[in-house]
Amino acid sequence: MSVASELIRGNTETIILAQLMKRDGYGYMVNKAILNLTGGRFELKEATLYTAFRRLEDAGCIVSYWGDETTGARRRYYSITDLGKESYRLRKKEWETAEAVIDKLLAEGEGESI
Amino acid sequence: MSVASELIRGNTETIILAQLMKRDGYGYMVNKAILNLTGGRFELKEATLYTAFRRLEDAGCIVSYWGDETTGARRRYYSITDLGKESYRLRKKEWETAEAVIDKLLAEGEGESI
DNA sequence: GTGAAATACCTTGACAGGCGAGGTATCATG
DNA sequence: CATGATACCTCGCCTGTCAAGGTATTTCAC
Repeated sequence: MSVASELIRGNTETIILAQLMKRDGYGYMVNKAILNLTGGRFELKEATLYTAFRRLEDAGCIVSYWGDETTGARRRYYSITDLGKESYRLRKKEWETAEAVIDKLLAEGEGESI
Repeated sequence: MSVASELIRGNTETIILAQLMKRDGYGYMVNKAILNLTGGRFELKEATLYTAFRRLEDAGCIVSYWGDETTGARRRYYSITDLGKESYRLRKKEWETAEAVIDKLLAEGEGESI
């Protein structure tokens, strides 16, 4: 089953931050990494991706710099800041809380397993 | 930790359907049930609640009728339809898929546990 | 008896995030 | 030299959420 993007909403920035926790990255690469990790079930739309990068940079969670490619298209690399790392940990906790709450509420619909 | 409503987005209707799977209910009651189930960590805002009921009814997932209270404020009761039950099961599966995908993507930020 | 709080419903307009559609530019391959 | 992949960007629409406002009834303390 593919992923309803309505359900991803609010996690886009956290997903990007998670990628940048490992290493600096550029938009196209980050999106391909997401596509691979999810076995093709999910990828961010470009408009979503780039506006999310913009928001994260405006918030001071990431900083950007142009790569020095001598060949191929230019790449804007992003690096996560300390503030971004802190934000990632907080957002992840918030996600875990929301996840538990939703799991509990959706389980209400099951006849027996309450 | 309270629940970031941005992360609930897209699950509101499923949460309501889950409540109605058990028994008919009215808006105020459904919201109090949610509040109790989550230990006060989450409740729907009224505007969100009633617009969600409206959407569900327009979609044929629920039907409504006025209760015959002889005392107290009038109550509009909602009953889930067969279509609504089917929709609940589908939405729940979609949630589980999304949940697994997000869990995996957010785990990327952890240094070791990949 | 009267004022506050709880119950119970509803609507309007603004806001924010996601995304379709469009654009630019480079490079490899056939 | 055309196509597809890489790589970036922006504009305007859509949808779900919510603050703020409204109505009406009942209960309970004072």
